[in-house]
Amino acid sequence: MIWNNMTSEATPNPVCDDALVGFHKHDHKNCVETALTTAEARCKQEGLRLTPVRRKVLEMLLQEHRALGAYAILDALREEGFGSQPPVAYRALDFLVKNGFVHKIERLNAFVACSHPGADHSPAFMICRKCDAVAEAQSAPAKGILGAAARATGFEIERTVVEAEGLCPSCTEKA
Amino acid sequence: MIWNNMTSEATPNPVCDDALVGFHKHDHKNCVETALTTAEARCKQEGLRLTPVRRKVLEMLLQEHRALGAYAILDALREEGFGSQPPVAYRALDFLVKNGFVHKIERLNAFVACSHPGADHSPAFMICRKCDAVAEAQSAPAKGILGAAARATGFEIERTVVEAEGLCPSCTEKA
DNA sequence: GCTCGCAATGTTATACAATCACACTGAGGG
DNA sequence: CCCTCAGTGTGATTGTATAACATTGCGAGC
Repeated sequence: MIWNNMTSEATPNPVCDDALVGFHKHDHKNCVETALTTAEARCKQEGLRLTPVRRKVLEMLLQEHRALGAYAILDALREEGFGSQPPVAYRALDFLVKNGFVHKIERLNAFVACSHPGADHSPAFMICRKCDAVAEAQSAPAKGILGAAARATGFEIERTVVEAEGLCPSCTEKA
Repeated sequence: MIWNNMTSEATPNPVCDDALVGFHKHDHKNCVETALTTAEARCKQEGLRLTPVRRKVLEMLLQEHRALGAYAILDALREEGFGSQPPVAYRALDFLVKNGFVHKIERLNAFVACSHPGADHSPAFMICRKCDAVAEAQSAPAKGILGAAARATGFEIERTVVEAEGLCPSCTEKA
């Protein structure tokens, strides 16, 4: 039911290695811990401060393994005794997004933990319109027709949002 | 080919100023009227109802020639004597988006008139992070690496959001 | 004509998303 | 020791979007 990490050949080093996590069991606890440890190491290495709030938000997103809205995150922070006003969540999310630990899904106004942290990548997402599952893949939009258009006109691409909406395998079956 | 319009938020009263557009001069009044006529024709042909509210919203987006937020549109509707509550604007926008007259820019939570109405296309956008100008181009995301990932996992792509963020030529020069 | 059904509109209220402004704290660095 | 500054806590506000329900207007069919 939870179809949260639809990995594929196109996604080489995902946090949760098992394909189609939602369909099969996997050692989720372990995958969360690994990701957290990795994040801590990277922060230490790069002089970033993975403070309690930030760590908690990252942990939650890894744990849930799906896209969460800012206010869902905020609710959880409140229950953990952190500040309960929107800026608390947004500041943590800003940090995590800026440093590549988390991605924002523009289409859902929601956030999801990165599946290939550390890798320098421009992510693409597949979003199921029925169950809201989100899977991360890679993209190379600047190489296609869009890149050609940008070069032709002098537009400098810095970042791209690529989000595909459709039906996940699980929801396709049901239909 | 692609760079149909690069409009700028800095133009409160849009006259298709080619200093700002920079790439493509055109007769804006004429282009608005043509687009409206075309839209009306298409609606008639397909049995769609381009009602006064919907027509007004489309006209406004064509006129402004840039991305507008829902509430900016709502304000304008109010001044024209239409209903002034959010659903009025959102319903009209839903209709226009669903039928391809208008696109939503997810990154900006804003709406822009389609540059190639009628054409069956999956649009891509270039958004200047400095002046919020938006240009529409074509994309073919399902053909690249993302399409491969989708096929590999059984994901059925129905729609794609492709939005590039960066600097438009005009803002690049200034920097 | 009537009324049933249906699409569109109007309206109230509310949920969710994001930012502003300002105060406070606590860990370095001079 | 004091200062700075990043991070955090808090209240308030603005912007975006939808739920729920009442109303209107119009065509299909009796």
